[in-house]
Amino acid sequence: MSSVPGMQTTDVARSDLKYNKSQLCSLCDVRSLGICGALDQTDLLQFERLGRHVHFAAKEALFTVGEPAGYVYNLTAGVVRLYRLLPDGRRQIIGFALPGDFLGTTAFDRYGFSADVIETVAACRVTRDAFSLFSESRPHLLRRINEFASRELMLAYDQMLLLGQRTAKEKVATFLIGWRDRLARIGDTKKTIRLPMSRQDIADFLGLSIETVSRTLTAFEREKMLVIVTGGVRLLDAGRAEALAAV
Amino acid sequence: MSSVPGMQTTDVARSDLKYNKSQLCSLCDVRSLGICGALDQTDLLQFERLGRHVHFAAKEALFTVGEPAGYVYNLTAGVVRLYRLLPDGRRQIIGFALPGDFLGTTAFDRYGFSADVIETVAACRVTRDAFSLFSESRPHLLRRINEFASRELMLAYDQMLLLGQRTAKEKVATFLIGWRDRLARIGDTKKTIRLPMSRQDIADFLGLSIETVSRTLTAFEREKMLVIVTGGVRLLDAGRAEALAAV
DNA sequence: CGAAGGATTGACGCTTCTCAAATAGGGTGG
DNA sequence: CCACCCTATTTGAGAAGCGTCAATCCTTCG
Repeated sequence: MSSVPGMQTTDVARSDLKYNKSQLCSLCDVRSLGICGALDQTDLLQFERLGRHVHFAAKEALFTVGEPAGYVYNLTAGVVRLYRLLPDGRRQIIGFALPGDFLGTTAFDRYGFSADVIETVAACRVTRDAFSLFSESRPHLLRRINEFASRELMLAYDQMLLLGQRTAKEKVATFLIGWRDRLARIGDTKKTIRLPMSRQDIADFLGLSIETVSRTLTAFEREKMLVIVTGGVRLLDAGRAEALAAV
Repeated sequence: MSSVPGMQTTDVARSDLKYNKSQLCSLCDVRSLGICGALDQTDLLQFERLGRHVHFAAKEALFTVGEPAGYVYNLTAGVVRLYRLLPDGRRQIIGFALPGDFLGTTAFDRYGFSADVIETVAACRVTRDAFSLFSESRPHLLRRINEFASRELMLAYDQMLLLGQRTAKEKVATFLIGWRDRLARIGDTKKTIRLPMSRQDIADFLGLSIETVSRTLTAFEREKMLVIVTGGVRLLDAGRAEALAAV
């Protein structure tokens, strides 16, 4: 295991997600996934000096909506929930962040949503000012940032379609398939889909009540579409789930 | 009125929204609202030669999801609905575009949603290639594009919060307030809120059925919050609507 | 003036929510 | 290692909000 000081190796290892063992960008496992994939060897060395590796335990906040956006984060391990609240406490989770995801980029000077930790996080943190300065002169990087923003927008539109039009069963199935595919993209291709977030998180992501999420999952289990295991589900009939999730 | 050839002046004038009377960017009414607000006098002259003024009648499509993204459009008059469909025809409207809005910008080579006309449209159309080339060397413009993308993302998050968490009454009230404020920003500050889109459009925007939208509006009318007039509503108790819409 | 499409209203039903209780799981201290 | 506690999850019963189906009304436009 890594001996990086301050790195909570046991937690992170248990999470079974990739992370940056070395603190060196050139050896970063998630580099190709993230925005840093647009950097060449020279840029990488310079970028390394801008960032600091930081860690957050479960439930800690990376940042909160409305507060001055001082940093951008490049996630290298863990899971983060991104959300907004209504004044009376109703919560809409707008997404879950995984290694390779870039958080806090905005054209404005305040964060547009809150972010807190579901599963122990390691991240490469850069001040927004330094990051702006660094990226300004690198069209390659700017283009990649743009691509990431476009992708986020497309994901947001997908989610609007889901929230506005889909039934509870479709919502849950769509969530499972989407989450499975995201895990696969970061290298987690096991047959059982890990679900580090709580049922309440899933409910707030899908615009359902926690009871409906639970009932829908047990219904899927009765129908032999999946089995619920601790910490996740195992898909038995991926085809049926994909059909329910069809765009 | 203008005598620009091909300009459907009567339709556009009836719409009561601002538009580009002159075909000259320097005289464009919505320039300050749109992306072009980032251009100085010199740039403007060059930009003028890239664009072509085009018009679309109601129900015409500007573009369709998935098709190669050949153009970007800078709306100068009219109203456009932006949407995605599920295979079985369920539709989610992801937004309405007004003069000053920029459509078709994406980091990818295909449109991420469909766009068709609610109310006769005039737009400044530029090929994506020409636009990319033009913007590449203008950091000012790039930054503004970035700001617009960020704003769109924030709007998408607002809408996710609305779709996932709000009740029918809150949805309709939030829509009315948001639409009123957008009309105000383009100079339409009359007391009655024009609603050029159909009830079905509103329903598909809010994730409701058309009947629920209709019932909710009549409920608001019974409660003396507004009066329904042809082509819009007139707010009697804006405070109450704003309270229902509170973020 | 009549036809056609959009909007409203009513009756009814179903999906989903709410409230409440039971169960399971994970962590802690003895 | 086990018992206990705390929290998350599941399950049930009942209610309600919203959707569906269908009829009527209104507006627009030929």
